[in-house]
Amino acid sequence: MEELLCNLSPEQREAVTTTEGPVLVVAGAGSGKTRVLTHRIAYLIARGVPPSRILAITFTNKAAREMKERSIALVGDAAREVWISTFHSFAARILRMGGEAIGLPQNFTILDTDDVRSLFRAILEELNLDPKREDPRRYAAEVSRLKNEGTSPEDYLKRFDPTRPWERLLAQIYLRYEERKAQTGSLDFDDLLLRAVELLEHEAGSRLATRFRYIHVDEYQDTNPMQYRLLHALTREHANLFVVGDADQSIYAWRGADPRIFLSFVEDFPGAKVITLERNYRSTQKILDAANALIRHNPGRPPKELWTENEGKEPVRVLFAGNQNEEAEAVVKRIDALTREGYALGDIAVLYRTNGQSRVVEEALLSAGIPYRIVGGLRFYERKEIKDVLAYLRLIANPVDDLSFLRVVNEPRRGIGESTLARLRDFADSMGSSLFHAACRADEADIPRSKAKVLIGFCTLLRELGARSRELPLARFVDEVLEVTGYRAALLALPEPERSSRLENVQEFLNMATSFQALHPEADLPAFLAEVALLTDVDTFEEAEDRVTLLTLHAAKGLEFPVVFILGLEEGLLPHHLSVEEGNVDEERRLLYVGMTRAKERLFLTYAEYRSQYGSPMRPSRPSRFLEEIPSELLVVEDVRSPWAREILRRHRFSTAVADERETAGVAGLPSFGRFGSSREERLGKTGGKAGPEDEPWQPGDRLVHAIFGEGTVVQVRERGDEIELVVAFPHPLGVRTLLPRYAPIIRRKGS
DNA sequence: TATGGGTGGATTTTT
DNA sequence: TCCACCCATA
Repeated sequence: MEELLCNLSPEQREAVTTTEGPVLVVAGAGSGKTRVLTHRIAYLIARGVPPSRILAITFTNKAAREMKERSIALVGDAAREVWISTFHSFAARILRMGGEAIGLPQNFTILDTDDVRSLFRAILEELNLDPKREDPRRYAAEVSRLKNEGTSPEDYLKRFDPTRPWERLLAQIYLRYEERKAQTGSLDFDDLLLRAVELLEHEAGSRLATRFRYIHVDEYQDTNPMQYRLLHALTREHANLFVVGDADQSIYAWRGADPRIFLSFVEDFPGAKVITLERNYRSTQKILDAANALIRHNPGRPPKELWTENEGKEPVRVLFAGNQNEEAEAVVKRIDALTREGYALGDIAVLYRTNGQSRVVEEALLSAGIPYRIVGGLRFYERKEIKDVLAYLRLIANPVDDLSFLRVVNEPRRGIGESTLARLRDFADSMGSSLFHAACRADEADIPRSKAKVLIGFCTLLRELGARSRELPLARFVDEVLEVTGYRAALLALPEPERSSRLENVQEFLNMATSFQALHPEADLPAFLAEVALLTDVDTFEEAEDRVTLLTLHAAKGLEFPVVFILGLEEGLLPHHLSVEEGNVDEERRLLYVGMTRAKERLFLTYAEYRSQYGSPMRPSRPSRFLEEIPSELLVVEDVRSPWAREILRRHRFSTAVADERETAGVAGLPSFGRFGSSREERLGKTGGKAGPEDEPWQPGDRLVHAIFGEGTVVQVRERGDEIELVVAFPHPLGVRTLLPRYAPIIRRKGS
């Protein structure tokens, strides 16, 4: 026991040993909260608490896995019996155990975001609405909001305002959506929580509901109201609720996390003990100073200052690039230098606000031959081939899952097209059965004989597979599905780039099945499917590989890296303009704070003077307000702009103070960029090829330099309305581009 | 019913 | 720039 506690700080120790009653640990970034959680679990077990009565909720499956491993390392195999999972996995698990009590099938399908979208789409079509004009996602979001605030379709039907057509429609759609899910035995993410609460309330006092005597929640600041209700349902008979969180790291308000839940813990759970951890064991003081300075700008937060004894040598650096390509190149150059200093590629992370920003970085890394891996973007299970395989498995486990049926009935091609499916749909409706069962009796339907034969064949095939699923080990079974359905053969027939990549992904899926089985030997197909449905990309991320990691700021939560680059510190990007419009700048600030506090030794922030979103047009941007909020003496600015970019900048009359005075450093120079794009008129008036002493009309043959493309020759001058367009030839591989001299970042070459 | 090309459209963050 | 979806065509 002493051994367990001896390398904890006094505050950590107190958190670990306060086992009874509600406890709130306000844990700053890097203050060892995972350590506290694992030690507490170990401590409880050492004190004789049965592991199966301990529950720990984490934010990601990966965090759960890590916590489990670390607990096992501390107390041995007993920790295997502890329940450690995310809210959603926990909910799925208890629903599979006891869902019958509230009328759920044991083999329910879990719908992911994509499934939900297509379901809403289908409903809109049924109601003869154009899914193009009525964005299905909007309804999905709205319905999700209603569900999270606990409004059932029936509630809403009573409550909505019938004079508002939109609400009327929403009520109708919501109802239908719930019906369709009930019919197809499926649950969406919200349902998992909702139904779990229902189950626990229904079964109040039962073994399930009273099973957990010690409950832990990590990242409590990102808890949403339904998760909160779930916690209440679990703590009816005791208040041993131990939560860890940091209001400064709350970055999921947009997804329904309610910051008040965190802030009012002490009132919600009377007698709660509050322990604050401010000592940081991760970053250098230089990094913490910058992060502290930034977050101090958030109003209404309880003051908290991270500190460490690790002073650190390297300052936080700001790389100031001409455009996003230069930004990416500067990052790659740094990475190269860092590896020569002895850093491994796996030590380095590149963080950004939006997934789209990864592309330029990828290209730069690729051409420098530096291996990388992307977390997020297209998640593993969102890939087509994985979804296909999953749909087969889901349909086998749950034949009434029409969505999965539709996905695979003609994948690979079986000649079942739109019109056959419409007839099948009618037939199913007339019998009130699922598509699958209708397909099994397709010969009785108004369907051409040849098609009916195919459908019945498909049905027989899946039934046989259903029987096999109970005989074969999981991975072998998945393999058989691929074989028997002809899916693998179809992949093999694909043209080359797709062929190998898809086969690789399918192979990876098989590996996942194998390792899942090794971990849970008793698990059946539904258990595996539940696991996979709740897996995210971060969960499959392994540090072991020596590659640079690319990920969004959101995905970086809970991770740490010796070296961190954060890209695009520009107004409109970080803070993102949509958040600014909604008045959520504080959350963006927290997002950056989270990113900065991931860094252990080195932190780079980058800013590009011009950025193009989706190819066209290059737009100037202002440095993020966040850069100005960090005192200049805490930052060293380095100008990494190309000579072109600098020259253009000078022409555009923007200060080059930063460039010339980088020895004295500081962001002091940056605010002078404030007028950059500050008003449209100003930009139009003062920038572009029209202004300047050589304000003569453009002519073919003129030479110019473009901030991104470099030197080019004007081949044609066109007028379009009152706008002048230049057709400019750039060297291979850029080719001919059309530019608007009024906006394009170009300058004319002398002597043209 | 399958395929290809063209078009229009959209791009924050994700359990 | 890329992607999803639509439509015309085989």
